[in-house]
Amino acid sequence: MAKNKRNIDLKVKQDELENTASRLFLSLGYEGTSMNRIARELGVAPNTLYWYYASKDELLVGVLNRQMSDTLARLPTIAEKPLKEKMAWALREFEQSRELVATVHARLEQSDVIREWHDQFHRFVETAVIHTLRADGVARERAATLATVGTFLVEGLLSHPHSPRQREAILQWFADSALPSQPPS
Amino acid sequence: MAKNKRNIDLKVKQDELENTASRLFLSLGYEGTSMNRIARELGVAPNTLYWYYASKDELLVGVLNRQMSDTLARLPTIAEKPLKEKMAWALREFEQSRELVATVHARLEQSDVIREWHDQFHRFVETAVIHTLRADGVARERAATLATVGTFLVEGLLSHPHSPRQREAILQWFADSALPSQPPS
DNA sequence: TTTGCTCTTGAATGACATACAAGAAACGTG
DNA sequence: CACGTTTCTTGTATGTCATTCAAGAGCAAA
Repeated sequence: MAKNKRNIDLKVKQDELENTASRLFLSLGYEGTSMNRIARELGVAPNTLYWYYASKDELLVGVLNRQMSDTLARLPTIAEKPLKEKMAWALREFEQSRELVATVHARLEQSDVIREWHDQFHRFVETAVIHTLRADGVARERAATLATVGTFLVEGLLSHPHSPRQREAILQWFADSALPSQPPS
Repeated sequence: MAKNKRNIDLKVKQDELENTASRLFLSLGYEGTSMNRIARELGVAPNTLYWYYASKDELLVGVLNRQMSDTLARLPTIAEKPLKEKMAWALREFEQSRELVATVHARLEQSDVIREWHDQFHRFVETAVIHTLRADGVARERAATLATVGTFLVEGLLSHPHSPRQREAILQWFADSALPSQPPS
């Protein structure tokens, strides 16, 4: 009863799988989405997924990478904006994935694949943020510290409910403390 | 085959359950610890646990409350220390529970009991930190923002591996930015 | 002794991630 | 075109998990 073969190639099929998985992960959460459910949605047998991904965690990594590259594509949009707006943008960017962020952190200790992805992700973000800060004239050591702090603030805001006023206050305070000589945005 | 009755009362038994659960949660993680395993360790049938707790999440809440009250008992120790040391203390205090912190965040959306505990926890911490800051002469609005930021930094440090130098740098930077007029500790 | 409460249990249930081996379709080579 | 190999898909099974249910055992009060 196997159907399509070489006419659709691997990448295209993975795209399809990851799109569906992504949609379900975002709406039902990672734990709330069973492999069975994803397969049903796709009209395939549950174990078919295991031909493409060794585990549910690997599928999650695929979904995360897809979202990362989407976000990266939108990055140039805010390249020239001030720090505060960059952080607000990142926050908006990851807001839909809020639940997945928590899932990644929770699975760090249980899944090597997830931990590797997470570490790589942080190295990447940290490097990028440090570059930005240094371009604004921040010293190397200080830039590294600020990059970590900025990341923690974004993650904190992502995982805790808060009002727009709180968000605004936190970002403003951070921007002021990080770049005291910067003109207001 | 039922054994002990009125001679040991509810609280004592719950103490025993939570002690064992706590030890296992901390060493194997929440997901890594099955109800079966906890029961085996206690020498009881798995479903016995459900007489004391409606669900695994409620057992986790019991464990969290226990740890919280332990921590609260140690709180006076650092009441008079400067901000930076208070944060370092909190960090040390929660370090063993690192994995549980991540678990709580991941289960927020799936478990009402956990969400309620989490919200209450944050309200409590926030209130306490704001009080401390206000005693140091920080204005109300600013104190609220700083309390949230401080919390996010502690949570960030808890859930991400880092060197002692990084920790020191982050805490120092935060303390300096939060209380610019404070004498060095 | 009977009734009822508190606690414990054995045995199930249904969901889940995943493993295994067999089969169908397409391909590459003769 | 024939045929073995590779790529994909499936039915079926496994073991683990949280949780449920109904039946008790021990104890206390009536």
